[in-house]
Amino acid sequence: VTRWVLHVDLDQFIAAVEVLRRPELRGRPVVVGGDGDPAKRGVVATASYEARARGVHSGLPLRTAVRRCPDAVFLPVDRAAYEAASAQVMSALRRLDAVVEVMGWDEAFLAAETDDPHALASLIQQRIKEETRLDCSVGIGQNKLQAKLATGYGKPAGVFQLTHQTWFEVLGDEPAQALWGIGAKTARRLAGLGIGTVAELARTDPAALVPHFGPAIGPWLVQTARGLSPSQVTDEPYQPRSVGKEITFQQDIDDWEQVRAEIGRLARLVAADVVAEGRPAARVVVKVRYAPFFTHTHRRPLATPASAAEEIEQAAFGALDDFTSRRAVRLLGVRAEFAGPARTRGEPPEAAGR
DNA sequence: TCTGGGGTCCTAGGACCC
DNA sequence: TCTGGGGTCCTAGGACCC
Repeated sequence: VTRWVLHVDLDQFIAAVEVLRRPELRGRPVVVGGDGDPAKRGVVATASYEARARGVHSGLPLRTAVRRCPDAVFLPVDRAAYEAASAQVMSALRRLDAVVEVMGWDEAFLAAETDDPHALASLIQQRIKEETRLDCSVGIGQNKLQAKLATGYGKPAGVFQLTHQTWFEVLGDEPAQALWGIGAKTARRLAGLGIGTVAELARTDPAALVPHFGPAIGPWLVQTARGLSPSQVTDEPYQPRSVGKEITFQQDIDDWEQVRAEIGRLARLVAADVVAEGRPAARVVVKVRYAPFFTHTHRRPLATPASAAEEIEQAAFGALDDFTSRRAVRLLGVRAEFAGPARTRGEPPEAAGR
C-alpha cells in the first residue's frame, strides 16, 4: 500500500452554508461579507459561483462588489454558523481511517495508506454530503503541496490527482503564482529575474535565489516549483502562536483619547482569549493603520508571561506610546503572542514548509 | 477598486557579547 | 588609528494564506 495525501476543500463554503438555510437563494448571486451592508467598509468573504461569474471574489471590497453585481444578495458574516457547519464536516472526516489535519473552516488534509485514493476521495465526498449536504472537492497527491494544487482542478465537487509523474505536464506551463505560497509580489520579483513559469522556476539553481529571497525562501521556491514539500500531515492539536483582535472603523478616528480607549477595549478582549487558551502571553503587539493605509506595529514584552487583562492592557498602552504620529486612524489591532517552544541552545528552528 | 479579520513564517538590521 | 568574526536576541515589516 502507498501513503497518499488528500486535500478536502468545501465548495464556496460560506455561501453554501447560507444557501442551505435559505433555499430560496439557490441559483442566485450571493455575497457574504462585513455586516451585510455593501455601502460600508468591508470585503467579500465568499461569493457564490453565480456572483463569481460577475467578477465578485474573496477579498474584493463590498462597495466594488455591489457595483459589479447590484442584484446580488448581500449577507453578514455569521461566524457561529460556519464554525458549526465546519465542526460537522471535520467530525465526519475524523471518523475515517486517516490522519486528519484541519486547515481552517473549509479545508483539511488527510493522510492515508491506500491503493485506491480515488475510492477514499469518493467516500469523503459522499460522507460530507450525507452529513452536511455540502459539496467538496478533493485533491490527491504524494505530498500536501501536490494534493493542495490538485484540488483546484477538481472544482466543483470533483476529484483530481497529481503525482511526481504528472506534476510538470499539468503545472509546468502555469505561472509561478499558481503555486501555493507564491503570491503577486513574489511572482513579480521572479519575473524580473526572467522566471515566469513553474517549469522555469523548477529549472533554477536554488542557491541562485538566495541573494534575492534569503536562505530559506530562495531554495524553498525552487523545491515548491518541483512539486516537492517536506511538510507532513499531522493531527496534533492546533496550538496558536498568538491571538488578536482588530477593527476597521467605519469612519477614521482622529481623537487619540478614543484611540487609547479602543486599544484598552481590544486588549481586554484579547486577554479573555489568552485566558481561554490556558497559557500566558509573552508579548503584546499593537497595530495602527493610519487613514492613508500605512500600517505600523510596536510591541511590548511582558516582564513575565501573563494572562491578566490589566497586564495585557498596560503592555498595549505601552506599545501605543511608541507611536509618535497622531494622524487619523483607520484600523487598530492588539495581538498577544505566546512564549515560543523552549529551544535548546544551538539547535536551529525546525524547517517548516511555510 | 479604496482596500476585513484571523493567523503564520521569514528577513533584515541593530544591539550586544565573546 | 580605522578597524575581526562569530553568534544570539530583539524589533519592525513583508508576504502569504484562509
